[in-house]
Amino acid sequence: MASSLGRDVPAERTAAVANDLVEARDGAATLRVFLLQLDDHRAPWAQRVVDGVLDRLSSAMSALDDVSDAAAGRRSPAAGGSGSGGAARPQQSVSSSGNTRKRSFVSRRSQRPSDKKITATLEDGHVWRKYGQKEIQNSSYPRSYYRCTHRSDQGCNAKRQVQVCEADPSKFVVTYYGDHTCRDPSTIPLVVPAAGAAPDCANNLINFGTSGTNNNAAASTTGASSSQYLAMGGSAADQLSTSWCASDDVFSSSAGSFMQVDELIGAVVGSAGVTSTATVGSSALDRGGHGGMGMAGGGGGTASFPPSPNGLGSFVVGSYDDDLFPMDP
DNA sequence: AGAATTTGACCTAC
DNA sequence: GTAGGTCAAATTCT
Repeated sequence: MASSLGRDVPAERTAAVANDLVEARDGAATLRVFLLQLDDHRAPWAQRVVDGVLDRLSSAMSALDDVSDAAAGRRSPAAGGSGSGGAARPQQSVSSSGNTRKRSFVSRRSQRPSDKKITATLEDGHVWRKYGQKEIQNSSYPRSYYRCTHRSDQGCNAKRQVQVCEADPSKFVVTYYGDHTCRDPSTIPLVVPAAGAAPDCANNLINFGTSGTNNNAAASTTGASSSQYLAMGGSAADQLSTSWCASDDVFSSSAGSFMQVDELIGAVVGSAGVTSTATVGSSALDRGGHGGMGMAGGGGGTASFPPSPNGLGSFVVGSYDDDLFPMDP
């Protein structure tokens, strides 16, 4: 039902825009919190700019609300952070025929997505391994199946499905299943405690990735539980993807909604006296437009992380010291 | 050589 | 019966 392409598209776009707005707003809010802690004479000005951004975003959202109210009616059921509650029971069925392949199937469709979002980039700070691709009914694009690279060595059960957005083929619809239980030193937000930095500030960090190549916003739900993390792509607008993890939520979005925030970031960066950037734990970019939708490195442009030492609770900075900066100037 | 992707087959939920 | 999700051998890439 409702496969009417022509009419659903606007609704999807609306949802996508709404999604972007929410992300932008939350990002600005996060940024504001950060600014409040900045000890810089330009901070008040920056805060005012952020307030303005928030203002506009709010009004845009309420305006959009009317539209979406009329147009759609349902939202993705996932949203409510359903804890990790009763994961689908692993109803295992051994292939009775069992001569060649023996498999243990985990229940499939009953699994509830833990998060779903539309994003312009597949980068999310985690390393994924693709394990399947499937043509989907009523969809012009195949769906790719990824699982966390650390499934084998750490038993991480996080998965995600990626599909090109019907409404906007330049974006992807990414659906996440399960939580990351892995600890990857390269995907954990880099914290470089400033000499004598207040512990407070250690929970807030900002990392400006270089343009266009990698935006590694670590969103490890285990590693960055309550800290606020903000990672910004560099200058290339196309590739700029912004992700932040505040508490339990991870957002990411494309450049479009962030231009003002981006300018603001520039101001903040300036005030912090930062010029160089560093991104650790790279991931390959999408390899070939649509068909491939590759990411997670691999055959093409590999980005594999070494098996993380067990119990690595802190962050390895090593030689990246020069390229990182403490939050608090 | 090792690691990641591709792809057809297998299996289950609906 | 069909569509969707997963497995694993084959292939590709560094």
